[in-house]
Amino acid sequence: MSNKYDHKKIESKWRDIWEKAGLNRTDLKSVKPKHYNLVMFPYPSAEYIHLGHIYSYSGADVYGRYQRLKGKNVFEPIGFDSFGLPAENFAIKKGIHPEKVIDHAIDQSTRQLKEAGFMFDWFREVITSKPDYYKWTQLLFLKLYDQGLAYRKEAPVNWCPSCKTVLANEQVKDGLCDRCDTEVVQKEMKQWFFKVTDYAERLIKDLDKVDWPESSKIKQRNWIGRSEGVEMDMQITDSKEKFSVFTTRIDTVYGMTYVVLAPEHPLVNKITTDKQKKEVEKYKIQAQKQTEIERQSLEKDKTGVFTGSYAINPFTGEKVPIWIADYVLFGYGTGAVMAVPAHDERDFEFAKKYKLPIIQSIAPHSVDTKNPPRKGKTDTRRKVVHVILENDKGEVLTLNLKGQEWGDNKPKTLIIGGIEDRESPEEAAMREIEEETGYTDVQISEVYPIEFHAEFFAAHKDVNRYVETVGVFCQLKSEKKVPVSENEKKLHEIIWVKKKNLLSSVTIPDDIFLAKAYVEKIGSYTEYGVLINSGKFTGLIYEEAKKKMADWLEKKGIGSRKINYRLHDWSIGRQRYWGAPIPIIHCDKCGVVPVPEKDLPVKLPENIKDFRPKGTGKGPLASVSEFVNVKCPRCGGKAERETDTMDTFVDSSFYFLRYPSTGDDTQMMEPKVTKKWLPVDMYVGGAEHVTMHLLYARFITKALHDAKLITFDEPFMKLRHQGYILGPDGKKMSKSKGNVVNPDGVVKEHGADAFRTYILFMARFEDGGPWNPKGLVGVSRFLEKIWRIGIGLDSRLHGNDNKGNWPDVSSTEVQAKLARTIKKVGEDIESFKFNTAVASLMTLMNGISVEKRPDEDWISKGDFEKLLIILAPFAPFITEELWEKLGNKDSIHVEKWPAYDEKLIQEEAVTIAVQVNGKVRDQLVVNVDSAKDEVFELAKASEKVQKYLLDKEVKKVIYIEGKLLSLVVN
RNA sequence: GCCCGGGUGGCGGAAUUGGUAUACGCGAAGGACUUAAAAUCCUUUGGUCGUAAGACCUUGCGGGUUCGAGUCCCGCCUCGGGCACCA
Repeated sequence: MSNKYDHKKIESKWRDIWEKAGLNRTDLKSVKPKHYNLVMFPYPSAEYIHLGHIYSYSGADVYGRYQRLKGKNVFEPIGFDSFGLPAENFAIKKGIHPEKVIDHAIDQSTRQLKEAGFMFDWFREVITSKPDYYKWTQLLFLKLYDQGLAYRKEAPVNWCPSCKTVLANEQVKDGLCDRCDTEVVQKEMKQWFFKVTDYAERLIKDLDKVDWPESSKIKQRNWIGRSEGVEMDMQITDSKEKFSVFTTRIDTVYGMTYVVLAPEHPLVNKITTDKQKKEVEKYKIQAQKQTEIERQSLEKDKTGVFTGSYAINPFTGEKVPIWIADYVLFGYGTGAVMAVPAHDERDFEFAKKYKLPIIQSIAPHSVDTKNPPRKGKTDTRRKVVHVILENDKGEVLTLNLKGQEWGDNKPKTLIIGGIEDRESPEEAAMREIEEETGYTDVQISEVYPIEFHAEFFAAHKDVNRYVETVGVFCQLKSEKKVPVSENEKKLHEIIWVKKKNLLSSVTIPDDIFLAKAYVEKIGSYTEYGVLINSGKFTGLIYEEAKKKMADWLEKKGIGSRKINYRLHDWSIGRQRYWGAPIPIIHCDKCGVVPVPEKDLPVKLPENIKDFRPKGTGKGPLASVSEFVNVKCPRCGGKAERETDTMDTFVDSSFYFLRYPSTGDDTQMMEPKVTKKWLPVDMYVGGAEHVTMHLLYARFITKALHDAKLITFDEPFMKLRHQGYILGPDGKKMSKSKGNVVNPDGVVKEHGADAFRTYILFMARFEDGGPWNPKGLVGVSRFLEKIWRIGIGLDSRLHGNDNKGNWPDVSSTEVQAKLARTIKKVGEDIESFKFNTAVASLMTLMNGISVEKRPDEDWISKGDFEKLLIILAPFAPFITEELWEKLGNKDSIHVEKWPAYDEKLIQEEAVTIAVQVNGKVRDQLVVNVDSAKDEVFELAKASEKVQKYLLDKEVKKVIYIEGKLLSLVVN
């Protein structure tokens, strides 16, 4: 081989050698500590492996290779998630059998993955569409069925009219089919489900056990959507019927002014009065016809109809009207809600539209933190009114208080006054307006009065104050006035302020709160506060109120505490051909009978004439009579097979459990090897899988744990995400945009080493970004330089006799640089900061040039070999070639990660900055352990610093060891 | 609307978590080698003003805390991603 760095030759040479030697074949029985390094296996589509795969796998592979160098027995398996819609849709389009499509795609993808130099253990490959795999998918189904976790029910499902199949909630995006963007419709069908909801609580709680990105944990928690509340029975008037509502805000119950049932609620027919029947029926039909997208649309007004019946609020004993409206979802909670317009935005909107009453039952409550009530002082209560008076010019009246300077500001307030006994806030407002301004022609606005409470210590009176403030909104009808008393005139002048300026005009907190409510048109107060208008619960703060009200309900036996989840059960049946058949037989006599384990796999019939979906609600398998017609395994009578296949997410929910047991066709998981190798230590893949694949895999793991098949209940101990690699135009790569970059071209031109190293150097791993091949030459140049040093072509970079011989030892400078780099690269790989790891390798490379600093920099062969080892995870081929050229027999990839001497990293002299009043004025070279005074003296001696100290007094000296000296002067 | 992330030179991006902002790479400019080009190597490279020494400015915008803020706090703007009538 010539001296030229020929990546093509080198890479194909080592690919063959490694494969023959079985370098990446993991001995699962080794006693070395294990590291299970997992990547999300690819979907073998028509596009094969794309840049995103290369990116993700490069990061994971560097991590895996690093773990191997650190002495771990690393298992990095790979396979293909080959069932599912894309392959089938592609097959339909081209008129080829899906099996052929995926076989070809797998061949191509395998070639690409091998070319990229990932250390995958191909011996343990799984392909989910092969019977030796889906046998276990079917067994998994049976295990869940045994546990009662797989069940069938009539349910409204998402039906895609174009794909002619049922979709899981996760496959519906904005009401459109995830795959083909067709509008999804609702259909009632008998469906197979997995009971994920049984595990909702554990799926949330056990997130504490795993090392995942916090944002992904949050996403899963939100997706599961736990909410704590109470269920409360509501009696229907003049009837024996009752129903229950779910609420998280029982503290607002005194503000309930109506209740709403979902249109599908079974009680609707029973309680609708004859008079309302027609309208209710019409509404129900209309609601049913609506597609998801219409129902979810935000712009849509809230709609609903009155049923004619009433229910009793158990707290007040008062009756409230029962409405139906499609903003209440039948699938969540009890499908019925108590409506509290004052404290819920949706209810508010609805109430305004249908002119239903609004009653405030929660008042915002604040305690002045600067001036809180004091113990031992008398508590006093006051009721006051604040008035927003608006004229027809859109201005609001404020009062400028004369002679009452509050600090620098002249206080500007709204009209404020006390509410007297037996006076309503509205009456007080009218009275205050007249007294303070003289205006008499005033109308109370429709906006309901808003009440809020504040507590503080009133120093001038030496008492604690609890103020109940009611805001009243009024409109000035005309300028009609009565004379204002001289006394009032002295106190303040009237200033009309433009509505938009109101917020910045008023100064006291209560006014600001009201002004906000007025300007921003806050319709309902949805935060917490203190209970008002709430019978015996009035005055309680919400936490206590919630507790006491729930207790009250439970004691009375008309309600109980309850936790609801947003998560739905997982609909797993697909009316498609290309999936694992559900191993169930329907017998007229015995009903649903699971296929006996010994009869697995239930093979997908190969010779099917037409594998396209029929759109009848039954999958294409229904037309294959040899498949459908079977004997019942229980009674031997005539029976039919289930013709639905399973969602591909079932296939991928346990593949990582199967990897270590591949080849064993007697059991899904070999217990010993499973116990040793699982759970997965590091899982790398896209964040888009957080609410689907990753959640399902966790659920399945827990279910198998409960079935006593495995001993752990979390599958992935560590999880890291890569970002998206976008097209060069900054947009998501897609065929239709024509911005797809094929990795084959990059490998061909620059080699896998440069490709891997560059793609990791290009951006922060979790960020990703547009693919920009421009910078690739930088990495190529870097590898070329490494090559030239390695083969001794560049004596200038070894230093010594100019004949290309290696010096015995590196210069102390280089020793220190190498030690620092070993440390840095190791730390960076562990925290997935591959870009800075590569940068520091480049820095090291730049730092061993003899030409620039012949007296300081030269590197020994041994140290150069260390450099090769820490570079090897990124660039496995070139480092292996040089390693061999330097006379080593064994592979560089099974070497040890080099140790370094901590002492070499410690620097004796450091450059520190000298700041004067926060600005850097000079730099000083000092000993690391110099004392503060020493450094200060040095600084004072500096001309540059002196300039800024002339005639000034140094008031403060701050010294941060090894960093800087900061002087504060007056 | 709600919940997560981001916003730093011409570009991709660094910054030990409050301590010299712009590491590393690309690009650009100048130079060396060459008949020439490519490759390679060397130098310069945040902005403004200045012949210069130097001064001032600079991490989306506006405030604040601090001797010191890209980093912390408050209020905005903006770009991604997720959820979306979940009571």
